[in-house]
Amino acid sequence: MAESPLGQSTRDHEMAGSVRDGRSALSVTDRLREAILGGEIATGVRLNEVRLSQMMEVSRTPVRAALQALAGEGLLDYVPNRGFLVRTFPLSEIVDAYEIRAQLEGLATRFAAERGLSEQDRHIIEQALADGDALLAKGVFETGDMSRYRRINGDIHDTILGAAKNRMLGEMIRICHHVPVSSNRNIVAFEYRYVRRRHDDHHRIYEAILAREPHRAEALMREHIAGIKSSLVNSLRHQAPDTSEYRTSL
Amino acid sequence: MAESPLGQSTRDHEMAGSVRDGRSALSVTDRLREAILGGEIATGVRLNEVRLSQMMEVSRTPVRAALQALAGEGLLDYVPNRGFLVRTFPLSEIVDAYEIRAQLEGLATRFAAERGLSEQDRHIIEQALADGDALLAKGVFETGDMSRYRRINGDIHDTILGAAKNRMLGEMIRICHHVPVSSNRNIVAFEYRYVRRRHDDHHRIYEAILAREPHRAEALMREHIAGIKSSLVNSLRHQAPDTSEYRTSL
DNA sequence: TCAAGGAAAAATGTATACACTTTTCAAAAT
DNA sequence: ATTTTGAAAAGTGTATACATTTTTCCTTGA
Repeated sequence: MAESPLGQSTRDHEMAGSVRDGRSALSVTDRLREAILGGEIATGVRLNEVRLSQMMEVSRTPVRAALQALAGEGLLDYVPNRGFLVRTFPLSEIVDAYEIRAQLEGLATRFAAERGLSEQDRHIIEQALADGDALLAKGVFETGDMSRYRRINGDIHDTILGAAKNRMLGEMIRICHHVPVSSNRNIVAFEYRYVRRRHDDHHRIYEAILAREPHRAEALMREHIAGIKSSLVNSLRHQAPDTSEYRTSL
Repeated sequence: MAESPLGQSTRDHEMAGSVRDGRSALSVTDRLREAILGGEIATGVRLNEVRLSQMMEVSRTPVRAALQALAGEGLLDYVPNRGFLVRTFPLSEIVDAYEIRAQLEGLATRFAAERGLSEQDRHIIEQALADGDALLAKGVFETGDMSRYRRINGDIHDTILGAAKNRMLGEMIRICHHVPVSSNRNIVAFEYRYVRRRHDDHHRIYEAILAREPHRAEALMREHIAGIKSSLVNSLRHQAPDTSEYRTSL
């Protein structure tokens, strides 16, 4: 599924004006976003436009455009005459982000149940559910299964979101996913028994949507995400009682 | 897609080109935002960078920065190599925006009830409630009362939102308010009996927050906004059954 | 008459120069 | 030794030139 960050349709392009080494096929904005979300650039860091433009091998102009765009997506902060910083999220905001997601994705699910699923939507979700069933049938989680399930999970959520047919809602949910730990990139509690429960949630949600029960579908999705939040809070309680802010390594 | 010239007529004196005393100089971004939100620039219109820079009497560089930023706020769409358009909101999205607001402001109210109000917060809200009571005591709405109440309403909502202590939530709610009709700028149904009911909602919400009843406070706020949505839908049904998109007139 | 083609005009994308602000850091003053 | 200070360095803000793409519109051909 294509990325459509905040207010803009397909952000930029970059169609190699010259022979570029293969790595830079992505736009400056996309590369920067990846670097931030991937943790290559630590939170709180002040971004130097000159250095960035040298790294990316473009002038400052497209770099500034990218910074503006990413600030709009909520990934960066801007301070006049001092430039852009990678936004830091206090732990409280990370936890709250799950509440926001719960409300928003709950609403999206309600809309999907009201508006109905297309043939193709149903196909994608059923395939994902079946894949998940197969993955879980083994009874354990092996290497690579985690990323496999992440994709299954993404397909289901994205399809429901698409069926909600509301662009603004989609953009807001995407913003939630860009909050460091809130993103399913960094889901910690991917143990078998948790995944099993989540996957069962997906089945129930799908059934509620198919049955055209908006209220029930909404409640199930909210509960689904509340469960994820709960796992996170638990794992935070046991693992890292130290820092009050998310830190990226490197 | 007609390509109408933007600010065609009345843009006579916006800070005549001479010496700008540092204070009155709103940023290019702010001026553009005002123009869009105020309906001076119609939705769907493609923005011409050169023309804008001439209007604002700056070069294209700060204009582009402003466009990037506003796209980030969701007010503009961006199409590579074609520039920025004022985003259009289908009627369905306008109505949905109220649902989103209901969820989000409901959540903010819950947070406020959980986290509590500061002395100053309470003062502001109590003042606003008293002002509203006084305004309504007259039994009718006169000229100017509408904008007066709009301010009262804004104070209450803003204070609750502030007490929620969550930046992302605030940003998302702000985006909702930037959806054309969804904004309280353009609230249609400002008749006396509706305002009376809304104001009573405010009292109840405040009491629930003070009583530290998060769930009830949340429900009340959701219902409050659902009521506003309902008024809007009603007034739309009676007034303008024609267009599928909001048009700025004012 | 209308569609297709293509060159000119206009608009956006990028690079770069320079102005202005912030930051750094070493010398001077206490 | 510590603080102050101020000039150099570094960084951001803006203007502008040029490159590339899109749009316009007039010509040409069926």
